[in-house]
Amino acid sequence: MQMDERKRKILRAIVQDYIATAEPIGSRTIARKFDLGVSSATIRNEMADLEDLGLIEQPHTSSGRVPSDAGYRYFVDCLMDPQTISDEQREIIERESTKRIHEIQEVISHTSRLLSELTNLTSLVLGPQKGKSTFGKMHFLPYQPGQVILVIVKENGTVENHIIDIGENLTAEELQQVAGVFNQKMRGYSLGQVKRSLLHEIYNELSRQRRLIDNTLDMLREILDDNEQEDRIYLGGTLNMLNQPEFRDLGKVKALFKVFEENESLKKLLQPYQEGLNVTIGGENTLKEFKGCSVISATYKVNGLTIGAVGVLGPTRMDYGKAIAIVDFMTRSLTEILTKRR
Amino acid sequence: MQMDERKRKILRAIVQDYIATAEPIGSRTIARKFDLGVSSATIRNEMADLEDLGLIEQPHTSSGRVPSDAGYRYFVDCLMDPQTISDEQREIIERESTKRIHEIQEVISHTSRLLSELTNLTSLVLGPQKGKSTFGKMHFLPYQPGQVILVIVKENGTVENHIIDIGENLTAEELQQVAGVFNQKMRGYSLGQVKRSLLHEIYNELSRQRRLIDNTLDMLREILDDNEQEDRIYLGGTLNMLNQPEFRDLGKVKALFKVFEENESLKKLLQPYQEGLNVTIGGENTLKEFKGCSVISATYKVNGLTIGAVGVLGPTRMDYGKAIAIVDFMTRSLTEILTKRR
DNA sequence: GTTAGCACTCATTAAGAGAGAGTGCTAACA
DNA sequence: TGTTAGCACTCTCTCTTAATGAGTGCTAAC
Repeated sequence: MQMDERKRKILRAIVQDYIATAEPIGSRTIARKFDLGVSSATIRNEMADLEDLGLIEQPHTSSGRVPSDAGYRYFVDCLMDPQTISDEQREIIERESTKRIHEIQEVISHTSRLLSELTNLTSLVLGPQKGKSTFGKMHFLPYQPGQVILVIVKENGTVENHIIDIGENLTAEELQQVAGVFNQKMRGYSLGQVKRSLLHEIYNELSRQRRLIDNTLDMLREILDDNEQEDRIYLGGTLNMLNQPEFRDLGKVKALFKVFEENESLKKLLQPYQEGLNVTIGGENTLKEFKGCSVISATYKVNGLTIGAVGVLGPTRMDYGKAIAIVDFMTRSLTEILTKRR
Repeated sequence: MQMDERKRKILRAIVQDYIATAEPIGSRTIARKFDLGVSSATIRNEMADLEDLGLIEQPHTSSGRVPSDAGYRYFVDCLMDPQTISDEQREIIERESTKRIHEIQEVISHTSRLLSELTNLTSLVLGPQKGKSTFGKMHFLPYQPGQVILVIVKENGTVENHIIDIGENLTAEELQQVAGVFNQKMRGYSLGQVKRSLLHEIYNELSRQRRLIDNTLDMLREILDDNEQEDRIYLGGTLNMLNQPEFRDLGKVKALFKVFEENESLKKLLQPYQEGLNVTIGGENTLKEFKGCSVISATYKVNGLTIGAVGVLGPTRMDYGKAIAIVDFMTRSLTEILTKRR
């Protein structure tokens, strides 16, 4: 059996109506709402075919039909009119992005909030991957007696600071000298590489200021460990999920919010992480908690290099056209901001 | 009518049972479960008295009784056995607090997590109040051409960094000189005071490096504005609320989580913010969303100075004894960590 | 003052009836 | 041969009704 033009029209009608109402839709209602020029009986026959093709399904005998995952997939791939974001939305994004924000973490959390507000979905933003970033520079600053602030600047623009014990009191010159050695050896290396080979070398060169070096190295190791594991995902608009009728069940809400607290699981959602825009529908998700959800994600770049991803999460019954348009625009905008910024 | 020993015993029984089961309890059940040496009819009479005293109430005619806010209050003030935390819990807290953590933000978020895990309630932690903290020192560090990193160290130990544009490229010496002026003028002033008087003075003294000064001052003003408004509250274990039978209703969950996103409202919960430990029960809360909740809060100190507060939030039907013991121990432990740390 | 007994109340649960939306199938029609 | 009208049937949802059970307040006896 093949898809013909009429089947496509009917499938589109079903998907659109279900996205709008969240109610299974029957042949009679389609005939009434959409002007397809055929009777409900004809539509009924076509719907039986669509069900055989696996594109729609019945929650139970004698109810209307709802799109299956495959149905949504067909809709997204073949039926959807490409949508652009509204002028109003574009304006909001542009107004927000001209704000003078320098810190990348702020840009990220900003993006996350904006995305969830515009889509009424839950937003996911994966910041610049620390593991992938290269070491830029470090500085020591005096803090308390016996302690210094270690500031680490990475080449992707992030700045971190940590306080470390040094035991003795070193002069500003001595600190600068130590930092100089680190900087000379490490600049431009990815933090992964730093970890593996250089720390030992540096250790040898600076054997005099034992305590400072020890603790700096400890801290670096810690940061590096962090970096490999923890690329925090920024979530926004998690409450929007509660407005979706598919989460009227408290058990589901609980399971969902539980997963929201697990960074690792969230990362998997943004995972299929190829260049450009991805749509993952329902069961295509690897996590069972998200079988009923879809994710629209896209990567963003700095200086031509892909460094992170943003996405929105919602029920499979989401407005794909609108969500895709917004995510797409958002990544472009983000790429632009971050590129200009450096 | 007066409270006598038997009434007290019965009230205690009602509170304890209701805390454990979340079900209204009737006279017969009390007679069966608790060995008070009198029949259910007698208990029934006493319960009528307790209701007249406003200490217990009936959800509806012919159901068991539940404690009223006043009942919990009486229980907390007069009936509760002072409880200490279990050895196991003490050990967990002590083990966690010996971890070498230097940054205060980390200590705070750590505390928050620990607190919610130990109590199975939602934890609230208010970090050192920025507005109250005094300026310690600032540093400029080179970043990109035309930009520097501004590192601000406050005397309460927090470290912040911000990137600012300077337009021209200044040498390390020049930067240091500018920072020197700021440091000399501002050290020891509360950030509130800095805002009001000193910025102008500094501006005059440093009129040469216009761009750098302008942007630093802008940034400082921004930080100061932030400081007055935003003392972020750390929340932990918000999901624990979902396990409480009083939040089986999705509407309530929505309202609750909405408030969780509003920092200002949360602050009000920790507000009655006198020295030491406070118990706020049900309607004593000012926010209507929390009429059914109680808050146990306590302040913590650094060097004898009260700088923040921690608390737990749960349904009025919570285990007050346990919660109070844990919050109390936690603030002591926190005070100790933070004092040692400096 | 305490207790047993009893009529009464109210929430909760289960079962049954009816309505409504929708289906699949058959037969008639263009 | 594709389209349509008609009809019996299915399943959910809602409303009603009845039964159950935990609990109360009151009265009278101990």
